[in-house]
Amino acid sequence: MADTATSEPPRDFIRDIVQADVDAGRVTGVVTRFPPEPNGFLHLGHAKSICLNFGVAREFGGKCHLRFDDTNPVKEEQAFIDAIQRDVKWLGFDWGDNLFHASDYFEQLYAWAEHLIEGGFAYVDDTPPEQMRAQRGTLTEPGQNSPFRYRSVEENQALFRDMRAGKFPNGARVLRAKIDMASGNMNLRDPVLYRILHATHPRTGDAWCIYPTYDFAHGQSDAIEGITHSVCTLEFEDHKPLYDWLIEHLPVPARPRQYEFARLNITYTVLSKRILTTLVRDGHVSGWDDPRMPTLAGIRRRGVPAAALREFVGRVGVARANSTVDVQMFDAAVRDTLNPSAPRRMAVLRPLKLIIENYPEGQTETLEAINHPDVPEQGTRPITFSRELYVEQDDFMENPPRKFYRLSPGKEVRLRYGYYVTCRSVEKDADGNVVALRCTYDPETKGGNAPPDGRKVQATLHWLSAADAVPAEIRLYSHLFNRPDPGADGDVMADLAPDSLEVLTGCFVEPALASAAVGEAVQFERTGYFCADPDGTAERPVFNRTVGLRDSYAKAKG
RNA sequence: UGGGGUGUCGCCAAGCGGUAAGGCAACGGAUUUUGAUUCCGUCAUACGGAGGUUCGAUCCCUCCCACCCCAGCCA
Repeated sequence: MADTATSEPPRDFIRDIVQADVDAGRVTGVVTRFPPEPNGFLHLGHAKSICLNFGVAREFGGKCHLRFDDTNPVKEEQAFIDAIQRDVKWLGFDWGDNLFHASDYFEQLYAWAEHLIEGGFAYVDDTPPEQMRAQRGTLTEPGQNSPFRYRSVEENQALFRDMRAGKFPNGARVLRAKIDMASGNMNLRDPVLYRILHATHPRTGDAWCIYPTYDFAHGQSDAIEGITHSVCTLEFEDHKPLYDWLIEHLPVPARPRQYEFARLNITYTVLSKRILTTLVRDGHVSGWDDPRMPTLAGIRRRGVPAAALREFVGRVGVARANSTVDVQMFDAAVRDTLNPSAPRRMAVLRPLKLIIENYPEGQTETLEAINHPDVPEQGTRPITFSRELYVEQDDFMENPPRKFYRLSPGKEVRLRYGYYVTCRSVEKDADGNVVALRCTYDPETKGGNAPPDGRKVQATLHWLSAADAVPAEIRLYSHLFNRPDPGADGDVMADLAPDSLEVLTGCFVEPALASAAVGEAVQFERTGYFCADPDGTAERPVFNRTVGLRDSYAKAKG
């Protein structure tokens, strides 16, 4: 069987684990979760996690919760909560009624903190942050016990309640788990469970001034929701002993298990929320949805369909080895999903006037263009042919090299769906720039068909009737960073590509494109996949280049 | 000189003791009114290294090397 990667169900070690648990009856139903922190927009890395978590749930007939890990109000915003939901839906996943927030559990979490205190497993520490860091030891030296580690249960209870009551300023005290200051695992050196944060939470408002840390919220939230497989990225592996310790020391309703996979890295791309936030904040891009951004919002605006993202994620796979995927793999997935369905149209990005000397002035005729070469059901559309046309500047060379198949003085080419034309002479301006091509056409080649004498032509060009073409702006995007490993030398911003956005203003497109729906993919023949941008209007549409076509000529040329 | 991970083709990634899937890229060639698509074909005697166990090891053992993560009251 020559099954493709897309037709066979994805297989990876996570799915193997889930399958084994199901087969062994260890779980009765599969429940996963996607737990974003609402402090930024979702990006390609999140797409991998979303596809994994929702994908596993779907494949095993289980469910996947969308849970906001909103434990740090100083960084989180409602706007991000909204954007994240929009993006997950767009990617094609549905959490149904299973929308949760760690903040939904604040009261329960608080009660469990008291439970730990009662059992002598947690204590309130007055040590200032800097000193606590010094006491934590180093990677090779054990830490020191805090002098507050031996407080009585009663004192801890009173202090913790006072913390909740808002009697202390930020940073004055924290609640810590009493584990082992000498552990080789730094996360077990009496980790902080609660800190004082006098901040307004997007959901709980000012109800709280103490907030649980990630470690104290995540595993318990998983337990509360009955998550069976808590899948996260590799950097949380060190946290698993703490995750398990808390689960074991608390009367939680379930026993979730954590599994880790390697996060996604892509060449010429940065997938760090911190850096993406900086790009937006400092105006290096137009916003979170700038088409150059690796955010789902940016990618969507650029014209990439959700299906392409899913395809890409599926091709990348899931494993535990750190890796960096070639960005070309992403482009390939986009082309592969767009090619079978995107309607073909013609657009001239950098126009060059072409005048057909033997075509009657004022005459015009309607030709038929095929909408998709492989999908006849997409039908045809009428296009207007006339004496004055526009062709692409790149399609003409006055002194062409050997392998240049396109137009040059004396050369004949086919105008797609039109006629064969031969370049007879060139018009130049005072500076010697070619401003127009004077050609003749062969009436016997209508529709682009070969003439009776069987003459062959080396190239077929796209074109537009000058009088009918609609002016448009076309935006070409390239990698935001100019090296495959941005930041490898220390300063990521120094690797920002200065020319990642190229705005073409003198472009022309087919009249039909003036009403193209925003975001809907079309292929501009011979140049790439594009989609209308919301910035455009019917009079002056704006198009984004989603991805170019593969170009073996450009490659051979170097 | 701590703890936890990972090392299979240029980039991802299968493989779970029986003699190296697949995708991307690359390179040939066919078809082509997109130098696109499609289509054929080529592309790891080899699995970080060295030993060992075994009839047989990428898969088991030992040692070594390289790289990644951890010293936030971030997640």
